[in-house]
Amino acid sequence: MPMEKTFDAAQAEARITALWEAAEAFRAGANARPGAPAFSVMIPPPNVNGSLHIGHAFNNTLQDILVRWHRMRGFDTLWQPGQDHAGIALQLAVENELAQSQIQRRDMTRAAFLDYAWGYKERTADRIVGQLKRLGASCDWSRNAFTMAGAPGDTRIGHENSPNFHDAVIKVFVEMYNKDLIYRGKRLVNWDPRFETAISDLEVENIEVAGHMWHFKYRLAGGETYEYVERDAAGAVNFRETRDYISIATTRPETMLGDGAVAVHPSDARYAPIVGKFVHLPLCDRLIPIITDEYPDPTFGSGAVKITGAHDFNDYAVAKRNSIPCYRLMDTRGAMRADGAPYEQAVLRAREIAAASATTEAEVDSLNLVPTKYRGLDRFEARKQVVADITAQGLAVTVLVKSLDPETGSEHLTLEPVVEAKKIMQPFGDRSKVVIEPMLTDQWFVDTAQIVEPALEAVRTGRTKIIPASGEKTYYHWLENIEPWCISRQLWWGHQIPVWTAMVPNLQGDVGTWSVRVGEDIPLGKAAEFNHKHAQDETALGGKLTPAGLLTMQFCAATAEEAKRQIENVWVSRTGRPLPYKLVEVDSEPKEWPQFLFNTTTKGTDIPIWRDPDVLDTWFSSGLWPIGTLGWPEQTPELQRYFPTSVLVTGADILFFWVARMMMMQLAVVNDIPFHTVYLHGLVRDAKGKKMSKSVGNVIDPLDVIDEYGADALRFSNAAMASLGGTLKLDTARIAGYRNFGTKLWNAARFAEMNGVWEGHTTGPAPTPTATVNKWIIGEAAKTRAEIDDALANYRFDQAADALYRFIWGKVCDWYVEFAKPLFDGPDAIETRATMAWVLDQCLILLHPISPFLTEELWQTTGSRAKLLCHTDWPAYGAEVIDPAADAELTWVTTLIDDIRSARAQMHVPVGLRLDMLALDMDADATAAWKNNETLIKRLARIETLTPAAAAPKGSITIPAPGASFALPLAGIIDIAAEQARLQKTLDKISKEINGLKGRLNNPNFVASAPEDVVDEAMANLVAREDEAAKLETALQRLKELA
RNA sequence: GGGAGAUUAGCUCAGUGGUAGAGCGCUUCGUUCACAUCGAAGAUGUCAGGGGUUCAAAUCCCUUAUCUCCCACCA
Repeated sequence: MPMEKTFDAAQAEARITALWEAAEAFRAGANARPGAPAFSVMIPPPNVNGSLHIGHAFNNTLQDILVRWHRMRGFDTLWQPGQDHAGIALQLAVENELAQSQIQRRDMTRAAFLDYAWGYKERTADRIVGQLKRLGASCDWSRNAFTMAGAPGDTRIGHENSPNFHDAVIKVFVEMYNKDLIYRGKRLVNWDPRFETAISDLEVENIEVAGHMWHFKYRLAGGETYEYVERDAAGAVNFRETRDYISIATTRPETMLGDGAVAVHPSDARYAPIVGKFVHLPLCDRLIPIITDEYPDPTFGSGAVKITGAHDFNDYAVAKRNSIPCYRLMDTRGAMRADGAPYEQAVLRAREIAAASATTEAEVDSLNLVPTKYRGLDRFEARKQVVADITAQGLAVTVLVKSLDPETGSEHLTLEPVVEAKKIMQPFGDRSKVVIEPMLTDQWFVDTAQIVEPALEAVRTGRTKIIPASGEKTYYHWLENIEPWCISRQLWWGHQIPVWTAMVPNLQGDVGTWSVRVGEDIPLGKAAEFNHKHAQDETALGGKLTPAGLLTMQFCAATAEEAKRQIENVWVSRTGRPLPYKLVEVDSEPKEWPQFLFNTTTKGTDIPIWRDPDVLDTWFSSGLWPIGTLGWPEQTPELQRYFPTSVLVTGADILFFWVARMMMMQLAVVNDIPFHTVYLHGLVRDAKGKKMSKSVGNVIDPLDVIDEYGADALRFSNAAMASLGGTLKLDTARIAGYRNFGTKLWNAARFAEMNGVWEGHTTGPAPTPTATVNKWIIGEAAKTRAEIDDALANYRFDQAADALYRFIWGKVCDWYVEFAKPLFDGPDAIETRATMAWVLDQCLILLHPISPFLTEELWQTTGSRAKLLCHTDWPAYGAEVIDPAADAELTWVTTLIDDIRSARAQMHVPVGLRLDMLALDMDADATAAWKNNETLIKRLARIETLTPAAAAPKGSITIPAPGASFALPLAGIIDIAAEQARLQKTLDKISKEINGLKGRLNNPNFVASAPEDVVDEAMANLVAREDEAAKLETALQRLKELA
């Protein structure tokens, strides 16, 4: 069956994929040489909240190229696939899907929601795997992993080779907890009011938006006044005024309700008279102190800053330094609090606290100081109200505005607050796109400062290399300034934090803090924090427990059973007797406490313990991807074989999110680097450089591209675009071009088929032909192989693609196939067939890592093959098969053909017209080169005969060549003026070159300073150019005589 | 505010010291047996501006301009 004119990608891809799968061609270690070194790559696990986009196609193409290249080279290769559970992103996707059926997550039980989410995950994970297979990704699919595999609800537990990722994550949490690398604390965190969860710093996008700044007057208590004096740089007074207020600026007026103080810089003379005094907090019936702190910038605004510790990161730090209470104003949805005691009561208590300072953090947090009228309002609504109310009280800096009453037509004056339009950086949730609220909450943190150093050291010493090197600077900068990592999320989808809380009766009447540390007798964890609830009297607020008080104790353990054991152990170690209660796990913190807990004599009642409802940041688990996918904590053979991994190929955008955290966590957990090399690539943009997004509608679906152009074309484009650094603009015109490239190779194979090249062909070593053309193309293949290896070793996928393009299209198709045509009819026919078969095999082998489908298809159909192409040995031939004489001769031949063609085209000689050519002058080398290749030259340059001649006849054009000079008699055909112009143009170009070369060679400094080979090259060039120029001048002279 | 990067042909980009390249697009010609998803030929650049180092600069240094990205707490 003869080959089609084009490669049918759609049907071939399916067939080839099935072929590979049937052969289990991508299993870990497939095609490995005995004793071969390992080459392992962890896929950056795609999120299961959607489908793959073009960036994934790019990323995975690069990985596949490396993996296929190594597999063919006989490395023990593993490409580990898998998916990420994508915490917030998946929960959002599931909630959106449920919303279409009018179902809210809050109306479901956690278990029911998770059940639904697992089903959703199954669908998307299957889709993602299908997409990767369409792309040709040669992952070991039998090992497909998932960052939540093995977690409760997983329906695929026990899948072949699929590691229990959940257990690994939990184990790491417990171990890090026991090493004090993880702690719980009430901190100001980034709170997402849309998802009602904390998020990490990295999940916050700071975006500049148009904002406003208001100015308020906080009046001094007791009607006091002071002299407000401003001075210029020289110290001269340029403003003086008696004031009864301090001026405060804010971009978030609603937070003033939670102010705890006003801060000024200690050196700020303007406010020195009033430091330590109090001001009335507008709208709030409270007095707050004026304090000093280094934070306020005296040169900015009024120099005075309101301190709202619970809603601003800077203010929080100031508040902590100065023991200013942080009053939380908002609920989890970003609305003004409506909980707790009535405002009047809360504000009374706040005054007491301000006077006596006797309180606890817990009490301050429970105090709702939002005045009644603002309670329950959304934060943005509250902002408007606060501004309006302060303005009404005359406490806003205002301006008189003249306005027209639309009904009466009369003018009137109104007092409007001065609102400065101001660009402000506002924090947004990267998933929710809503404004992030700093919120004081209890969260779990990784104490990154403790584990960052080895991660820095590994890159500094080069144990792990980041490519391109600019990524290292970014890496250092972030890690050297690392903040604690908030890892708890108030979500349902994820690894639930393995910490249980029990309310333990304080039988012994212990007072103060008894926190239980890890001890000899408590090997599985520790009681972390000590807390108190339901205190019976006020004294408890001072941190003392009454005998009837309760201890809320937290136990970190891999399972509830282990947590119970720990509780019992602690009890025994504290009391010397067994726990008289039965511990029973309940779903959530009980709303009401069993009375027995207050009656210390009751025995035999159940004590409820419950698990922390929060889940871990998705990056905590993906941070363990390298070891988790290999079966850690089991010492699996794969772990020993493939870890540390060879290279991580990923987008520069997740350097912090993922790469840095994997470095820290692998080093912290198994004390080894996760990978030897990190290759960071840019983001894929559309043809105009715009970010692809669904709302803009410029998203390119990789499957659409594959359907239209084939996976190979997309892959080749990806490789060709992958130069180091920058963003990548993807243009479908370019993909089409590379599809054509595939067709070109396809047709070369088709040509070979038509000429019997494949008959009886088997894979074999390079033939040793006698014909120069055949020697030459073998040498070209060897050069190409070296270029590709060199390029891929340096992650220069673009250079590898370029080398292939130039070899296959520029050398094999443009020249070698054409040269072979006449040879098939001559004495060298047999060796030419053998050489062509071999050369085309090399094209397939060398191109396979980039374009696997078309090459495997041709491989299967062109000869009898012992192995799949994807397992065929990568060639090692080099300089030994390059014949310099053949190389020089073919260069001469191709240059001559080019020159003749060029001259003919410019003289408008009809393409089909065969010309008689005259040899005016030929040295020995040129004569030999001509004789060897006469048929080829005549055929490709359309020359009928070559006759020696003493001089060019009238009406001929001249073709100079190294060691020779030819003439094409074209009397009656050529236009003398045109020929003159042609020659003159060439001569001008050469003269310019000669001038340059002479300029350099005549400069004694050049000859003295430049390297010898550069000087030699320049001299050789000069000789050659002058020779050429002389010939051109002779020809021009002759034309002048004619004219 | 700090950091990184970019600026080369109409477009998208290679090119890190030896006198500028590719693909696409454009112009002209071409259906003879591998390929019109093709072939042959051609045009196109003060390598952002200025200064410096060097025998020699797109390439190294300084500077200016413009753009992009990352990080950051100016109320």
